[in-house]
Amino acid sequence: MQKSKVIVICGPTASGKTALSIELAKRINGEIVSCDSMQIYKDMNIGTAKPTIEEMQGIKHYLIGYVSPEERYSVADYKRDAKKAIKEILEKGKMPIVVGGTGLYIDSLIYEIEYQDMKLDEDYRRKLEEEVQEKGLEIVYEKAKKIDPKAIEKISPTDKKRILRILEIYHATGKTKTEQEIESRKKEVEYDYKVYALNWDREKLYDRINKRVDMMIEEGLIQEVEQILKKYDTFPTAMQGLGYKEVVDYLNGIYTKEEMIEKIKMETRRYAKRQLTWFRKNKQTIWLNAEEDIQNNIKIILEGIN
RNA sequence: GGCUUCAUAGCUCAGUUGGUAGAGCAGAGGACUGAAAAUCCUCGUGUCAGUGGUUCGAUUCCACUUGAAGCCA
Repeated sequence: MQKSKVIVICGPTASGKTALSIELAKRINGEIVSCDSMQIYKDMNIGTAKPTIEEMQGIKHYLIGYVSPEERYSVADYKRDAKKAIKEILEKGKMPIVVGGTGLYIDSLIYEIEYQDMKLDEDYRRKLEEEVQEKGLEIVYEKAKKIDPKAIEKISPTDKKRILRILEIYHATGKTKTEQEIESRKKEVEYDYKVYALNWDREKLYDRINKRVDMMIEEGLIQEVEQILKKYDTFPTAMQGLGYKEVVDYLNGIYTKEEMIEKIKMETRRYAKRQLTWFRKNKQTIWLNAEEDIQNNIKIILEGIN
């Protein structure tokens, strides 16, 4: 049986994914599955550049604003939720369009990476953090090296997050990260994903990013952050969002307003660069020139799926 | 107008007791399997302001020119 097609539109931040995907959805009777690690959160609208109701033009969007900023959310959750959304759309006889800039999340779908059930052990993570504090990262690195020498080859001795992750996986499952990754790739990919990526001339993209940050400030990003801080207490992942942590620092007097704005622009430009690095890795990806007319790019996509 | 100080990488600056130079930031490239808008790695040739002089050799010393800052009139 032939696999159902799923369109994926990725690209760096501010590349015009939203506008393209909505036009495309209108054209082919599609619905959109967001693939964005920050747009999943409630009440984080301006800073994550969530499409507004008007922008959506009646096109149904999944996986936007449905998780509390107080919750922990991960790629495993995303994979589960996105697969469910895609299935739902296909059952309606519509075309699923996955749209977003979170490369890790996209890969979980297009490579059908399987995450087995495993709850994050907060206490264990805290214990590891303390150990790093007391004994230093090198000791913990050596420990991880003993457990999974293969995985550690790819990890820098300074990359704390990934070193701790090796230990966490072993602690939770009794398996090494290497074993886990082999198992995660066993399942056949369920759908026929057609991946498109948008790109701009670098300078033009940076210009768009700078302008968009100015606009976010005008639209009330600072007030948005103030409200979030009032409404919620803890932010296990949400406050990693670009623009959010910088506004918090500004509110705490660490930056002036101008410094904060410049910082957000700079970090967003760097983020866009990292996204491009990620998307270049997939050789199946078809690159679209975002400077072209939207209809033109839609034409290219339609040719690709027929 | 006179005097003083400065002029080195895109920016801020270090430095060479005369043998053509190096940090931070910016920027570029890369990695990435449960925090990913996170986390981490790698990458520094530039008329050392211009012109002339001294010297085997000047970015370094000298003179002049240009520009900037400060002080005195």
